[in-house]
Order: sequence, then structure tokens, then C-alpha cells
Amino acid sequence: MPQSLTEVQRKILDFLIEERTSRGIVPTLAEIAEKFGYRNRSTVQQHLEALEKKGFIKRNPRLSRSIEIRLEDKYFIPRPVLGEVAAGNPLTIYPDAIDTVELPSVAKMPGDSFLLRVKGDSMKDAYIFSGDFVIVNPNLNPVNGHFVVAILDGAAVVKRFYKKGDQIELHSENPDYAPIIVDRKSHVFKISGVVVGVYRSMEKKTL
Amino acid sequence: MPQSLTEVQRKILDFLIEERTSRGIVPTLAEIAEKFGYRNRSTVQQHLEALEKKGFIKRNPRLSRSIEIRLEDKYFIPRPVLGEVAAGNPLTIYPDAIDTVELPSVAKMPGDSFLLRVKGDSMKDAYIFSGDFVIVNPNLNPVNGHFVVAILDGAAVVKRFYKKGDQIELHSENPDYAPIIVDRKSHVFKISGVVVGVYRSMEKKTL
DNA sequence: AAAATTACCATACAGATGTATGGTAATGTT
DNA sequence: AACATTACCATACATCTGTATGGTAATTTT
Repeated sequence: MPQSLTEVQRKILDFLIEERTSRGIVPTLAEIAEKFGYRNRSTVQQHLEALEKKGFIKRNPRLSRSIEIRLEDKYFIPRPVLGEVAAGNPLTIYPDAIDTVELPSVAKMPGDSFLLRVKGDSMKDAYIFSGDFVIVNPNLNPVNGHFVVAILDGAAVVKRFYKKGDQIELHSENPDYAPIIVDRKSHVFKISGVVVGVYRSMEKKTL
Repeated sequence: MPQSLTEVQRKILDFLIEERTSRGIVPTLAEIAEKFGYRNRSTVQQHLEALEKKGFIKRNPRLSRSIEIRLEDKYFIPRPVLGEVAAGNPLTIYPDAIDTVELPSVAKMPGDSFLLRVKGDSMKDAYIFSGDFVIVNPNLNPVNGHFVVAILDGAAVVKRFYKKGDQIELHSENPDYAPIIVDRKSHVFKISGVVVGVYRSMEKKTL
């Protein structure tokens, strides 16, 4: 039962996870202090004590960079979820990460990649099913035929990307849905990133 | 262009990856030395120098636990591949890890989990397709309905597991293949582990 | 109003850590 | 036969690292 974190504690925990994801190593107290502008390591020390008491991390006495992130005992790490995606009928997407939900830590990703849980069966012809997670890299330029996550009217959709001159076509796999055609410079839509992978957990469901 | 590693260097690199995967932190020189029975850290030091010169890792001067594993720049880490699996018609499986291939580091796994690349379409009814990777945890006890990897006559297959009394039934998803029924104590087969996830890379193929 | 919590600073210290340097032995290569 | 590579050991050292202890100030809870 994860207790609630204070603002500072959550930021430090996020930093730990981020560093471990992007650099592969957990920062030292000194590095955390530097990151947050603390003049002293003992400030960090006390935040870490709080995080440990609340069960989010485990510290190993006298070992450097030995902070273990406890959320991973279940093979999960918290990652920002931007919302759920439907391929056909857009669902609501939240403007910012609404919550830090436990999601599978899938593949090695750039620190700012994110996961989206797919809802609905409109991607089934692309072998992506309801409940699957798509891994989205926001730093790639989409190529024709790639699956992208697009924000349309504040809702996120997964579509196949095609650029034709000044127009961008977003195709569904399911032929029941007509392609969406928008101007490249349109402000009503935005490509959030390219789908680089799909992950499906089999641990619970029998399918 | 990764240069070849010596036996010891490869073992140390594997250890680095394993520790990072299972503990979340890279070991110190002292820990590596202890693991391999070295009486001195400088032995490790020199192996790490070799690994760095060959481009497999990057060391950050004077920072503890700061070894970065360079293979991950491409979001890949080497993992032993035991072979390819077919769900219907068993393929050859290699008795030991035949190679250390660059495979996506998928999900957080126990250090001894492994990946198998699925071949053939006999699992398609379970939404697992040719080219997908199944993530296998060898330390779980299969429950009825779970997908398991079984070794039958030296070949690996992915099947759905059902225990009925003293018999174990291995069902294919594809009804064209008849279930395999074996005695629980049979020596001709062995359950290698439980499929805990499926990963599919989307980066290259347009599908 | 008193007490607890949160957020920060400073100083001190033992021991862990990476690194430098020099050496031995076995094996393979030219 | 000379050289290079691999694999290991030992000693030494600056400094990084986690930890202990004590203190101030602001905010929240009781």
C-alpha cells in the first residue's frame, strides 16, 4: 500500500528512476543534491530516509549507488501514462501525465518515451489488441507506414502515418474507419511520437 | 562493429548486465572481484579497461558504479537466445545459449529469464506471431491455462499447459494440431518456463 | 498554543571506491 | 627466439560516499 509522497519526495523518486533508465545507474546523494540545487547531501539523505520509510526505495548501508527502487520488485516501474488510446474512436487524453501508474517497464527506452494502453479492437488487424501497451518514442520522425500516436482534438489515437505532399493521412487498420486527412501545418493535431514496440503481459490473463 | 571478447571479458560483461537487470545497479570493482573470486580489484580494473577499449562499456572517471553499458545505446542488450520456438512443429533448440545476440531488453525480468523468438503462425490464435519474442521465466510454476515453453525431444514448443491428474496436456491454439499428452514424470519432456510476456519490435518492419 | 512534519543547512568521519604503478606466469603469434 | 596478449596479484592513495549529529525556519496538524 504505497503511502503518499510529498512533492519533493516524488521528484526525487522520479529522478532516481529517470537516471536509472537513461544512464543505467542510480545517482549518488551528491548528484541528487546537485540536481536539485541542494548545498548539502544530508538534505537528500533525509528525503531518502523518508522514501525508504514509506517503502518506495531500499537503501543498502554503506554501499554507494545502492538505492533499489522497490516498485520494481513486481517487475514494474512507474511511468507516466498519458492516457488510453483507441485507434478508431479517440478517447480522452490527459494534457499531462495524470498519474504515476505502475506499468511494465518495457524495453530500454529513452527517458522520455512513454507507454499507452490500447483500448478497443480497431488495431487488431495490425496485431495490436485491447490491453496491449504501445511504446512511443517522441523523438523519432515518422516514416510513411509507421504507426504513430497523434493527438486529435485533445484525444490520442494510434494510426498509420502517410505523408502526401502537404497533407498527412492517418489510416486506421480497420477499414470501417475512414482515413483522417489533415494539413501538415494544422494546429488541431500533433504527432506525439512513433510506436516502436508493443508489449503484452501474460502474467495474469489466461487470454 | 563490436570486437570480439575474451571468455573472461564476456563473463564480466554478462555479470554487469545481469546485476543491472536484477539489482538495478552496476556492481563496483570490489563486487565483481568477489563474484569471480579475484583477490584484487585491479584485476577487474584491467578487464574493464579492455571492455572499454573495445567499446562495450564506458567508465566515468572517479565515479563509483558508473559503468555504462554501451550496447544499450541502441536500446538493446545482449541476452542469451536459446533458440527458436515453433508452436506447432518443433524446431531445433540448442542445448545452451548458442549466441549472445542483441535482443530488445524487454520488461524487467529476473536475471535468468530468457527470450525466444517465435516462428510460424500456429500461435496466431493467441495473438502471438512469427517474429515476436516471448519472455520466459523459468522460475514460475505453470498454472492451468498458462502458456509454457516445453522441451520435447530436444525441441522447444510453446503450448498451453493443463494438468489433469498425473498427465500433462499441452494444447496448441491452432486446432489443426492435436494436444500432446505426456505423463507428469516423463523424462522425454521438460517444462522450461512460463511465458510471462510478448514483445514485438515495430522499429523496422512496416508490418 | 503546542507539537509534528517538511525542507533545508553545516560539519565531521570511517570506510568504500576508482585509479596508478609495478610485477609474475602462461599462452599464442610473428 | 622475441614479442604481444591475457590473466592474475600486491601496495598505495586521493577523494568520493553514505552516515551521524545538531541546528533553523516555515507550514500543518492536533
